[in-house]
Amino acid sequence: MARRETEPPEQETLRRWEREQAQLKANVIEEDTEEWQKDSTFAGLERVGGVDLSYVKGNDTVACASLVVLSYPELEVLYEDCQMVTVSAPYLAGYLAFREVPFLVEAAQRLQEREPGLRPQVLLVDGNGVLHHRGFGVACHLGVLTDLPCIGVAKNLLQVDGLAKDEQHKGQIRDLQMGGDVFPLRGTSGRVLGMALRSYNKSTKPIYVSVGHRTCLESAVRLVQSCCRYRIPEPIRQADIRSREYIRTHLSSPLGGTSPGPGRDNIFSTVPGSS
DNA sequence: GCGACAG
DNA sequence: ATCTTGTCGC
Repeated sequence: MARRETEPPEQETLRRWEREQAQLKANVIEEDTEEWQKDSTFAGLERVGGVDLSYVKGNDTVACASLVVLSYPELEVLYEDCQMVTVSAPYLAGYLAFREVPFLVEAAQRLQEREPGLRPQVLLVDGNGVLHHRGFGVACHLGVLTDLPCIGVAKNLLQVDGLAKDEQHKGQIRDLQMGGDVFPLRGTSGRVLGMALRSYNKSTKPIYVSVGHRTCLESAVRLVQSCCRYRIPEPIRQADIRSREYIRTHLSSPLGGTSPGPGRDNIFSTVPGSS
């Protein structure tokens, strides 16, 4: 029988992961490196990517990794890749990248082989960038490994460096009047680790944007906001929707069990039309 | 014992 | 992450 639970990591594994994070962290660039980032309208930006993993209920190891590429500024899906994967690392706050990044790197490699012309100019990642225990979240990790500009977008605040969901924080959230309003997340260290963003008018709960790689916080926030039709920026939202739908249609056994039927365990498609 | 815990 | 349907509003 296949393992349905990931093994708890040994202390030695954690130390190794921390060393790896520290090593890769030296390569992070927290500044704009692309021309389009410097333009107030992002002229020259045509493709924005989004990545996400959805998990099969009741099974800690089977998931669907998805990478989508959307046109900008239209936000139409140009490319979609869904791949069933078996994760080996457990979820641990602070070490999310070791659970998800390997499959996202593979997805990026498949894109490069199949449709190099659709390579995204920036990638929105589900999770944090430098807003992290050791300043190296999943968005930084993926950014360094792919050398793509990456932005971290978290749905919940990771409470590091003194940041907390205290009354002060709640008050700042209440003060966000409309879509586009933000407030900085300044840690005890004095450093601004990210921005809380009211992503659109109808949502009261903000999203947390932080630098992943090859971008500054200001342009990262500006780009994320320009990608929001709903609370979650469209590239990540599409990756999420498609990975969940992929699981639903591929493992729809009545009792929630995993029944790998005879079918493709991967799809990728390119949407014709806009070029 | 209590709180924290990106996905 | 996932557990989960209908319901209120535009």
